[in-house]
Amino acid sequence: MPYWLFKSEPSTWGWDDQLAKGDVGEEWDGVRNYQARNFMRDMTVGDLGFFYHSQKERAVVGIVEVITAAHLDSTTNDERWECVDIKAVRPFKKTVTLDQIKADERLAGMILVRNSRLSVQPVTSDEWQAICALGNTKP
DNA sequence: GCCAACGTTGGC
DNA sequence: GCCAACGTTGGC
Repeated sequence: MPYWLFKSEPSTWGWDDQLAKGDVGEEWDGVRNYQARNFMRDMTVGDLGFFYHSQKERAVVGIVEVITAAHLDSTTNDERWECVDIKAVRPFKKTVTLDQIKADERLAGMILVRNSRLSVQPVTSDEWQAICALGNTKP
């Protein structure tokens, strides 16, 4: 099963906002980048992803689940832009910081490290396991 | 707050 | 189709 990572600036949309939506979830709208959109098109309902806080916090804070296939982004009429809906699954017992990720040689190849600007990205199974372990959280 | 990296736009 | 200019993101 593929794994993903969703990045957000918490003052715009954070884990607490996502959690408050419960199982209804929320669409991951506002993405205006083809690479990120293409990854969302590749997603399947039931896929899991990390929820990452960018900017000041810089840490993986929780696990989310994809609950819809890609569909038109409701915040635009431009049919190029699609997004999926996600819901919060569980928080990390300990958040895993970018510093920790950078310091771990198993995670050196992550897109998060290599291309800090991509807001939706795939995560390998090995990376998934390693980060969950660092966060003391069930994969 | 700054700036590097990156993606997009638009003129040619 | 190239590339300069511009805007945005996100780490530092």
